[in-house]
Order: sequence, then structure tokens, then C-alpha cells
Amino acid sequence: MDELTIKDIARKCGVGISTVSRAINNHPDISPETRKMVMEVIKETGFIPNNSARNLKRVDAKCIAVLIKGITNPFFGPAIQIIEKQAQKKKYALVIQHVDAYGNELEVALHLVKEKRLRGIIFLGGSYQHDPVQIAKLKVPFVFCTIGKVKDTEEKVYSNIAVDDRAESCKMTNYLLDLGHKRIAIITEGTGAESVGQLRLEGYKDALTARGIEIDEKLIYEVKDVEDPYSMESGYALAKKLLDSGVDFTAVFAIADFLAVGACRALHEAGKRIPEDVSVAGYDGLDIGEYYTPQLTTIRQPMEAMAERTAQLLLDIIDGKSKHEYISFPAELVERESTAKLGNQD
Amino acid sequence: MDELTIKDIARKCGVGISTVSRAINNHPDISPETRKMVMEVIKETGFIPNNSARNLKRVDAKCIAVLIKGITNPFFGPAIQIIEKQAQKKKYALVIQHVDAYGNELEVALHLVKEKRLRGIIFLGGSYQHDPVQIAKLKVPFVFCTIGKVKDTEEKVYSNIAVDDRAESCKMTNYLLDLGHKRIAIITEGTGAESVGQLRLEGYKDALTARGIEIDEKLIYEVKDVEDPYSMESGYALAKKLLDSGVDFTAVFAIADFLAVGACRALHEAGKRIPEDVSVAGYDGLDIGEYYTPQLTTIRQPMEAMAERTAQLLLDIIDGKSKHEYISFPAELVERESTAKLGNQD
DNA sequence: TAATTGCCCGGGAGCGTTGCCGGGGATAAA
DNA sequence: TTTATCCCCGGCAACGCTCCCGGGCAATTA
Repeated sequence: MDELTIKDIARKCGVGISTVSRAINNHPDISPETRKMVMEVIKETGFIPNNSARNLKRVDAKCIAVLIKGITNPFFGPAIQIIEKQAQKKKYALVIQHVDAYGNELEVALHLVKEKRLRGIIFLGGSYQHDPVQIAKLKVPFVFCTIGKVKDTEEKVYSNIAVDDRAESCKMTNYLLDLGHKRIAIITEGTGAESVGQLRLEGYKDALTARGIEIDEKLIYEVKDVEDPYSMESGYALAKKLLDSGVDFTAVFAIADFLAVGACRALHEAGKRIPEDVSVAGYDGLDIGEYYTPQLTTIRQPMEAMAERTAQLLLDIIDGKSKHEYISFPAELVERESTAKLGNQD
Repeated sequence: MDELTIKDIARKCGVGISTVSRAINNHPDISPETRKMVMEVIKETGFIPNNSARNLKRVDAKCIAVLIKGITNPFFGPAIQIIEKQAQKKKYALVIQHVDAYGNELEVALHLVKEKRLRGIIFLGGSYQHDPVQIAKLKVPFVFCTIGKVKDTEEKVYSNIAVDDRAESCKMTNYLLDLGHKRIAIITEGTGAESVGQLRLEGYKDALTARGIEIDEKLIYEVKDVEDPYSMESGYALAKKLLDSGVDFTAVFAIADFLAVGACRALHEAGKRIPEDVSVAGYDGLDIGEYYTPQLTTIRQPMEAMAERTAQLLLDIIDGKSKHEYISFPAELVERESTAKLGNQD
């Protein structure tokens, strides 16, 4: 009764082990009646084949993995669901793996590939620069999603699905500049030299520089040394610091909606009205931005579409139906209540 | 070079296969020098033992799983992180598995247990009634977390870590009643007969009945037939329905913070002030409640503590250091800006 | 009738690892 | 010197499954 194997099923059915195997994997070399009989016994005994044993022998185990950096991010829930759906459609199993905040993703991926026999990896979030040599070692296709940069110089050894964070960030900064703001504080994430936050900071600087506005380091606030750099708590803390510093500003660009929400709270507590006294812009396009008061002006990333494309691309590459690609998704600036013209607020 | 095995390492070291195995699993029967030499070769070749093969032979594979129902819930991110940390401490691997919105969790669990060789399962979220016979079939300890009911009648065949949702919901309703509200609308989730939402609805009814207030079905709104029943979108839609119905009410109790946020938005758009015109209460104690404007009155569940306890309990049961338990965690009513005395608002 | 074909089926090797068993060499005890 | 002891080590049988090979039997063809 305890831990029954394919051998037990074979005995119970009075057939050979191979026959049971054939029934399970619906191999053609078996008569319909035998299969039915075997399947019946399997069902009533509740037998489930041991996956380790299967994977040991089989070459074509259909399994892919999603690595997520920072599972706290609400961003990823829906993405995982979408990827899961795509995988199911092609009968792929999905293993979800969380990686720590920094650095070891490739190592984890390597382990995963060796340990299980997976056919491909999706990486959600994280830094945008990767060592092609390391990735090549994996020997399975690797697709990044939501990492904010698309390089297309070298030989493509992995895929990258992303919005152009630098450009979008520049777009948002320009929008604020167009509203007349000149003293724009930015709340960004500075956990790594090649993080998304740095990229968005670059975009911000690009916009200012293009207009000939000098970059004031006193307006730049970076989240550092915290477990979750995209939290409301961090946004709140940094906005408070900004307020306490006494530096002059008329707008705040938070490079994540959560940071923006935290900043709003701090501003609110300091008696600043949004957008009358200060404009606040976010980035991500989370639902919360739509329901928050005031509704957040933000950059909406087409997360669902990106996740779907990511999964499809990976599966296609595995099937040999596609090569690695760098795909840039367009993001949309959605103008809502939290921003307004300087000096002429509604 | 491609797909190297323990045999390759053995050859490269000039030792037997068993010796390599001993080095890997730091078995005592190996000399320190040999171990060091083998480990060196392993490191420089980048060899990683095949997990399927290991699990096939080994009885004591240290692996547990977390099943999560509704990965969209931001609630779970931190919980997973905490569980992961606890598992790591005891050198357990963690597999994360997402299960669909309804029903099949036990089946998925069964597959998981057979396929991998896991030693225990944690279940996050979901309904609170389970078939003990089915669970017993798993043959591995099962611990539920955040399911709102603690039964202690029958033989304990699984563990349950939860707050008493019904009682807490009753507490919140009483709080609103104490503020003078009599016409309290409730936005709840009605996706299943034994769902958390139903339990919280019971608590609401308990409170009203205890005060001799008749339950008005026109004040009860249930989220149904949506993928994510705890979304802001759902809260918004239901609050809108409530407003459109023209029925009289002075408070809204949303049984999830997200629903409350959505409801606030709808109320706001209808020109209702919170809490001056209508009080709104949530449930869960999510961060967003603290940063939302107005800050949400809510029931705060000690999620971190619960998750930690859940992991520890499971691990202890696996080690034979504990038996199954039903543990009820106290929740806290946090009074914030979104609720106020009826007719005497601040 | 004899030979050929094709359908089902069972046997058995092996997947990469672990763990037991037994052996060889060095050291300690007699 | 002989015997016992201990430390390392290699060989080998599993673990539960898949997949290839070959064989039996009925149906088809010569």
C-alpha cells in the first residue's frame, strides 16, 4: 500500500512493466483494451509515477522555470499566472524559484538546470547586464523579462523582453518639465550599479541635460540597503528626508508606483497638497495607481503582454521555432490626478 | 564536457565513484586530502549532481513545498520569504507551487508528494474545510496557514495556523456598531461555500444579530466569478453597485483591504467623503492601508509571525519533535482615519 | 502450406546516484 | 612475527522508470 510503483501496477494487472509504462505515456504499441484496463487500475490505486525516476531516463521532460527576484513585488503575481497558462497550453511543468535580492541568479539557474532537467528559464526582474559566457554555460534558452535595457550589439545568447526604461524615464521627466517643473526630485533605487533604478535615473538625467538644466545631486534620493527597494515604506522615508533637507522642489518622480505612494503619504503629512503644491509621478502602472487618491500619473508597462510574449518566445526557442530576440515593448505615459502645471494648478 | 556526471569526476580524480559521492555528501569514510582534491575538481569543472538520481535513491531528501492559492495576493510574497528563510536554516529545499482559484489543492499536493519526494506541505490561503481522509493519503505533514477557522473536534490529521476570522470580523462589525453605525454594508467574497469570505460574513452577521439588528440582504455584496476576488477592481465595482442601488448606509465593511481601497475610490468618485459621510473598514492589515488616503481602519493579521510559526511547526512535525496543532493567532483592530462616529464626525 | 508482415507484448539494459559490503594497507596489540 | 583493529577506498546492487530489442501470435500473401 505504501509507495507503490509501476511494478506493483504491472503485477496487479498481470502485464509487463513496459506495458504499464506504455499506457501511461500513451505510446502506440499497446492495444486500446489493455490501456484502458491498466489506466483503470492506476486510477483506483491512486498510483502516480515517480518523477525523479522518469526524469532520470527521459530526455524530453517538459519543464521550465521562472526565477523571480523579489517575490514581494506585486508585479510578478499576474505575470506568473500568465506564464503558467502558456506553459500549461504546451504541457510544460513550471517551477517557480525565488532568488535573493542580489547577484546570484545565474548560479541558482545553473543549479536548477542541472538538478532538474529543465528546458528553459524565464527571469523576472533584476539587473539588465549579464555575462554571456555564464549564460551560455546553462545550455538552455534564457529569457529575461522586465529588465530595462535592450542591447543588440553582441551575438544574441539570450532573449530580453523589456520596455526601454531609460527612454521611458526620460519621457516622464520631459512631461514634468513640460508642465513647467524645473526642480524635480527623483526617488530611485540604487541597490546595484546595473539595476533598473539606475537606468531610470539615467533617463531622468538625460531629460534634464537635454534641456540644459544642471543636475542637482541634492534632488536625487536612492533607496539602499533594504530588503525590498520598491516599498511604500522606502518611498515614505526618502520623501521625508527630502522634505527635511529643506531643498526646494515642485515635483517628485518616484521610479516605482509603490515609492510614489509612500512619497505621497509623506507629502500629505507635511501638509503639501498633490498636485497643487507638488506634482508626483510614478512608474510601473500598478493597479494601485488607479485607485489611490490622488490617482497616480505613471508609466504603464504592458506587463500582461510582456509576460505572455516572454513565455511564448521561450517555448518557441525550445521548439527550435525561433531564435533569441531582444524585444522592446512600448510603455504608455498615463496622465492622472497627481501631476499638474506648475503655478497654474487645477 | 556536455552533461558531466559523477563518473567523469571520478575518472578525472583517479578515484572510485563512491569516493566522489562521499566527498559530496561529506560522509566520514574519506580522508581529508582526498575530499579536498575531489572538491577542487568538482568546483573547477562546475559539476552539479543530478537531483533526480539523488532523490531516486535517497530517502531523506530535504524538501518541502508551499502551495499558494491566488498568487496575485500581495499577502503571500513576504510569507514565502519568511518560510524560505526558515527552510534554509534547516537545509530544506523549498518548492513553490501555485494552485488555481478553486478546489484542486489536495490533488496538486498529492502529485507533488509523489513526484518529488517531499517531506511536508504548507498551504497558504484558501478554504478552511478539508477532507481528513484525503489529507491522510498524503502521508506527509500538512500545515495550513491563514485559513480562518480553527476546528478542534476531530483527530488532528493536519495543522492549522490562523486567526479566527469569524470572531475578528465580528469584532470589526461591533466596532462600527459602537461608532453608531446601524446600516453597515459588507463587501465580501462569495466564491465558495467554505471560503474565508463566508466566514467573515458570518462574523458580521453574528455581531448584528447579537445587537438585535435585522440582517438586510440588500447590504450584502459578494464578489463572484472573477479570477481574483480580492482585487481593488472588485471592491470598486461592488461599491458602485451599492451606491447605484440607492439603499441607505453609513458604513462599508470590506473584508479585504484591497476591496476597501476599491470601495473608497468608488465612494470618492460619488462625492462621498470618508469618513465624514461614510466610514470604511478593511481587513488584512496590508501596508497599503497605512499609506492610503485616508488611512484604513483594518484588522491586522500578524502575517510574519504566522508564516514563521507555520514553517517551524511543519519542520518540527517532520522531525518528530511536535504533533499537529491548531493554533489561533490574535489579530488586532487598528483604528485609523477611514472610520468615525456616526453623526459626530471629526 | 509456408513465408511475410504487423501488432502487442515482456525482458532487460541503463539513466546518475547512494549505500552497503568487503578488501587492502597501515598501525597497534599480543 | 602474527593477529586484530581501523581507516579508506572501490565494486556493485539497487532506486523506479523509459526505451530498445526481440519474440509470439494472428492476419495476410505467395
